[in-house]
Amino acid sequence: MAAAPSPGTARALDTFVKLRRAVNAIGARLNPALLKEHRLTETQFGVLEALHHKGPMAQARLCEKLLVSGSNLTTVVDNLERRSYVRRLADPDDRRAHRVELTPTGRQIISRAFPGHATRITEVLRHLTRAEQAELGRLCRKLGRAVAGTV
Amino acid sequence: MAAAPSPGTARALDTFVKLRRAVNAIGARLNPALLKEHRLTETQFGVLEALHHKGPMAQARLCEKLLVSGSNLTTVVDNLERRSYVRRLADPDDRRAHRVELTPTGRQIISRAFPGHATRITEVLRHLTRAEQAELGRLCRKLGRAVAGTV
DNA sequence: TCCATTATATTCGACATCGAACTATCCGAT
DNA sequence: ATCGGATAGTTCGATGTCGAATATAATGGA
Repeated sequence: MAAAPSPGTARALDTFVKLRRAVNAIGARLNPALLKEHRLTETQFGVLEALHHKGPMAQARLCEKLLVSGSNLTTVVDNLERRSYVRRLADPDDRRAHRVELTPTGRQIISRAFPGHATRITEVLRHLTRAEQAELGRLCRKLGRAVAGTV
Repeated sequence: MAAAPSPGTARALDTFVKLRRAVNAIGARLNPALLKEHRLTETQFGVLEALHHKGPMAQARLCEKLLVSGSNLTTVVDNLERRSYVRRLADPDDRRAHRVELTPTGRQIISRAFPGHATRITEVLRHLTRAEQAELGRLCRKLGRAVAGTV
């Protein structure tokens, strides 16, 4: 027989399961719409959105923002570049780096996709009150920072 | 010019970003350990864990529990079966269905992998107090149910 | 200057993931 | 009894995702 988990462990597991399921459920709501309406995956959207709001940046910067691996980002940027939504430019200050920037087409795509996405997120979060949203945000921020800080 | 987002939208977006980042950060902590120590992905672990705690079940049941698509589950069970961690058995009551069950090897694997995983989750969640964990769980549960309920 | 280390990006192989199309089966209504 | 719709799984193609290995370039110290 395995030892009975401590109360602290049971509580942590329970919390984690609920956190996971909530995010999965929201993703299951958001992502199909993004795919159907704009043929964009979640990560593709994330890249375009980051470039749209922060301007051109090196792939390593995008990796940090989106919390994905470098090899993954290479693939995603490849696919976006194939559709001419983004361009890779040599970085004059660092010959290792490629700066990624939106093309006019890419700018158009993200400008059209963003409002609907934001609306859907708002609809989902409307199930919580303002205060609840604020508290959820605070707890997630605290958790995220603690985890990232311990790496 | 795009219209300025309403305060409600800005709040929802902010909350959602924090939620996403927290889950990603935790996954980045948990999954590499699972992969290195037991050569298991998150979903493989989820399947083994579900079978371990609930006993054999049809793939459709696993899909519901793990919130993944049927085609995805077919792939994951294929990979687990190839390593002889699980078996597919014909369901005598429904000839369409396959019941999935752990092999002795699979039972051994999940028995060994579970404690470490639980410990890591506990360590992560320790950054929140009991009351905060309870509140986070409550909010996620509320959110998850609301979203799933609207499908 | 030269070298070890670090950082940026790519390639490769394995696996996850989805939706669409498909087969087989079940089940309820006629 | 049967027929139409729902359900269980699989297959396929596209994409995401990671880690390991690789190539190149920057950087700091001997």
